[in-house]
Amino acid sequence: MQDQLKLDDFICFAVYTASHAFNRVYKPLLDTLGLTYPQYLAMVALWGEDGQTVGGLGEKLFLESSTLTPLLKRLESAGYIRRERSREDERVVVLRLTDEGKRLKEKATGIPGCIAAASGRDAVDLTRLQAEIVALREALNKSVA
Amino acid sequence: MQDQLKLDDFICFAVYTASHAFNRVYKPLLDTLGLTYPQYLAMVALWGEDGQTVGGLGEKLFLESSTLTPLLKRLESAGYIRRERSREDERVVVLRLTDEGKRLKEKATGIPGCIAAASGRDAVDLTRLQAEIVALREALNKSVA
DNA sequence: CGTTAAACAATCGTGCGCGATATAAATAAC
DNA sequence: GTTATTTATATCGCGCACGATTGTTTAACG
Repeated sequence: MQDQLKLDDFICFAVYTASHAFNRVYKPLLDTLGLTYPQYLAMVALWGEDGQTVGGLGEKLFLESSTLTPLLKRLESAGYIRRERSREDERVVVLRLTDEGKRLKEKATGIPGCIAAASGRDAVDLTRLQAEIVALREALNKSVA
Repeated sequence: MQDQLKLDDFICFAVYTASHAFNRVYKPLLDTLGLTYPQYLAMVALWGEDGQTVGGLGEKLFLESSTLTPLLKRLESAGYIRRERSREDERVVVLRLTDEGKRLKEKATGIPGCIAAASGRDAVDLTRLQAEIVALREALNKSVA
């Protein structure tokens, strides 16, 4: 197995660099909304279901509270969400879209199409590849659990 | 096309979360070497070719000097590399493995196997998927160029 | 030559991302 | 009913990652 340490053969490196590549495609699009990529993901999750908790959002995004809390504070000070402590359970913080946060969804409708176009593949092919990468993620997550 | 904003259908989200998942698998392995994942990538590149420049390494890793310079300084203060300004061209910094840095390669030989095992796929399948993700990365990089 | 342009690395500021720890509330144990 | 444990979020420190800027060196060119 000679010198097996070739960076270009590492699937982790492919994923790592592809992730950065996505970020670079997204950046100019998201700049017009005043969002970073992780902030955009949080907004997408909230557009899908308003009133989620910090913990619930973290489970969806695979992020810790130490990452989300400051990110959500920035979204709050940008005026897109409110962070309200739940009355029933004072430990829980509920995230609610402001009117401006809801309006932002309309401005973001074109983005997925731009990304799909930049990927240079048809929708069917993207869906298949997406499912394969999710399966890879699940296998990796299972191995550390 | 109803409500097309579903996080789980975003290939970028799959890649983003898979990248984090890899990091979580790598962490305990790399902790024994005293390396972070990006530092490990830099060392792999240098194990493959010693004496690279900062700019050359950045091209391979798709990283800017603003990311690499502090990372390389940490590798230097860990005793794994030396950073030497080239005599022929004083603008260039050449990276050279120390003896300890070369020795680290042996301690890292088992890692790729561990990662492959954690991915839950055979080598052929991983190679195919890896190539697909690289193709995706190239398409994305081309679209921003 | 000398002036201008380009190349290269470093620095600075902002925003993740995580582990470890803290704090406070809710629940369980006794 | 007091104590212990668990749960939910927040704080802190470290290390990326990038864009913008700076400073130095080299190359280009009239």
